[in-house]
Amino acid sequence: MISAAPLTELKKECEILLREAIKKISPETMLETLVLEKPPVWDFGQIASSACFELAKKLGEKPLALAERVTEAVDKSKFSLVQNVVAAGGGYINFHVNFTNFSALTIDSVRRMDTAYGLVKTDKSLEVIVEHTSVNPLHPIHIGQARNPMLGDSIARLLAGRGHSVSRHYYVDDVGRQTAVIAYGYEKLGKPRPIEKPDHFIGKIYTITSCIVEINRLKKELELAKLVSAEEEIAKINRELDDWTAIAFELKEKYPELFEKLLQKIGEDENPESSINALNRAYEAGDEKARLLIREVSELCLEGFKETLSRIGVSYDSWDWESDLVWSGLVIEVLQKLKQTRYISAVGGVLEFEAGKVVEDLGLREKFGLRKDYEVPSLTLVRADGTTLYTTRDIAYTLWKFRKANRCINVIGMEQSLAQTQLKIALYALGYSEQAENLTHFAYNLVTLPGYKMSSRRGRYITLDEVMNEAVERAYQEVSRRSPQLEEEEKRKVAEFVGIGAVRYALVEVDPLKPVEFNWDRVLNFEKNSAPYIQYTHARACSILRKASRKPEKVSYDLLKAKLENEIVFALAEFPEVFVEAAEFLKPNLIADYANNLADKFNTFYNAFPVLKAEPQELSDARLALVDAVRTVLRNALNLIGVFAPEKM
RNA sequence: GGGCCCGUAGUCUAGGAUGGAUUAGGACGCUGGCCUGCGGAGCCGGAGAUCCUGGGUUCAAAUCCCAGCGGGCCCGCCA
Repeated sequence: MISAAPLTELKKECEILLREAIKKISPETMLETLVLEKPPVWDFGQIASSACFELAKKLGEKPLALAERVTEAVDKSKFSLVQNVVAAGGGYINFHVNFTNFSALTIDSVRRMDTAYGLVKTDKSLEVIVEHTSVNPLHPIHIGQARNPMLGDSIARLLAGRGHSVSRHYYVDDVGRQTAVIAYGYEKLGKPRPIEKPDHFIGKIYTITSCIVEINRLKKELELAKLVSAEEEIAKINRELDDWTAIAFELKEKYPELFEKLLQKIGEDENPESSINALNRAYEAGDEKARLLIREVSELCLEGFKETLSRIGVSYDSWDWESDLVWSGLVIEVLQKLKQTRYISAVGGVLEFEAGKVVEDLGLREKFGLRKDYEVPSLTLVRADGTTLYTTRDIAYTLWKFRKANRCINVIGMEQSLAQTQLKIALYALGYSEQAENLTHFAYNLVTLPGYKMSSRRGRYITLDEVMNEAVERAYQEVSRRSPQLEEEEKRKVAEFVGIGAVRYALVEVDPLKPVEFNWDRVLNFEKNSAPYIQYTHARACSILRKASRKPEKVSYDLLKAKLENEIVFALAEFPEVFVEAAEFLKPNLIADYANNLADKFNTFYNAFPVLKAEPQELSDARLALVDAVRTVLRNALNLIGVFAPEKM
């Protein structure tokens, strides 16, 4: 017999036993839901029910006395996966597992189902779009943004494993002032071919250009302010100017040639600010020259992203260009529809969406968990010059996505919570309440650097590439030290998946809502509670199986008597339930945590018991089967968080 | 001013939706052991915690509610 979820099988048996026993004692009592949990201590049993606490209230009896009567009423002839039932504590009913049967069920299930084990299928398969990463094509992906692809990709893997039809989308944000800035600088340089990784090259041009333009703009503003404004205003501009001047010095030091050239070329422009704005307008209008230029720059940067992302094992099914939404008329269409609602106000060409009013009219306060007096701020949809804003286009994009999917998950930092809420409110205002309900903003907290804030505009960031390179380099040193016998090429290969695995694990392991302060120790961890530790454990298990050079044929599961062996079996049986929870609640960190725990248990086992040399062979074979099952589950778990499970390292 | 998120040993972190048998689980660091077994990226042990504070709900609160404190983020014709 095999089962896709052995633990669920066990719980079912416990539930039937319990319900029948309760019925015997008190035929009238109906318990709708029966929660079965895991006792805090292994020796109490493996499954527990607190039903008697509730029941005791109804029957006016002491919980423990009731629990004792219930356990006596249990029909022991129906035991299959259960060994024993006892009343304990203040009134708990504890089930002890029959491990001869449960080990057989669990280990056989894992080994027979292999790559499918744990990935319990949903009965409501949906078309799901997971949009993640979507870093603007202006500069390399930095470590502050790197949490996004790790989480997004893991979520996509979880949902696909759950049986949903998942599509991974990257939203290319090529519309807006920032893209115009980089394109402007790129053109001023004469559209140079990058002599390095293209996104790094683009990043430099972007930072320098935006710095020069900013200083230029502030200087003009200062002139003006001196004529008309108060001293306070002038001081403020001066402070900003000082700030940018400092950055200019930094950049000039770091990239003297590029800086000089841009300074000179931009200096020839009477009014860079207005050139940039003109470029932005032209692009939105679909002007041929603007299109060619901005697409070229963006593609160049994306080329770099793709290299980075494929190195960490992240790929996409669709690259959605924001500009396409504008040019196809979809954005205008949505704007028209919004204008027909009662929630738009127009002041001198500027269009505002009155989200607060929608909340009141449609009674959405509770749905969004808003406090009683809090008024959701209005959202500007269209600038005075007629160009649209980011969230406006995102509304159109969301509706576009819902043509292809019935659930959309946006992996976006929590600093955009308000915008995402406004977007959702807009969907309600347009009558797309179903879509609004099926739209999830998967928010995660920021990664900060100790001491200062990362700023891509200011060019202050640590890139994901740097982090990966450093991790792989460190991994290489570790490999050389620990496995000197390996060939050079082999060492490089191992260093790559160990280093990358470490980075992925480190970023997916922590609860996404918690803020993370970046430090190298976090991602360069090769010891316990890290991907390398789990990878090592997997390789160790593989090594035993390799050395055995036989399949476990004469298996006697009743010989797996040690508590540790039972604990491992139980942990294997839990995997499907952990997976379901992780997939339903979008918590990839549960998988990371689970894999680490299983690895811990396995290493303890490894140290305590021989496998190959165990006697008799029935025991050896049973342990071999256990090792094989652990190997399988570790691999399946690692796959879900995008970490490679090596057979050797 | 208003809103959102976070606050657990020196450091990092689990648990929190569904309050219970908890004595708050783990890692790093510190510290004492284990190289004759199948990979030491390992194993076993020790010390180390006002679960931010104060109220409330409850027979029972790290968990739920309220107020406050600390850190971060947002409230833009930026994205």
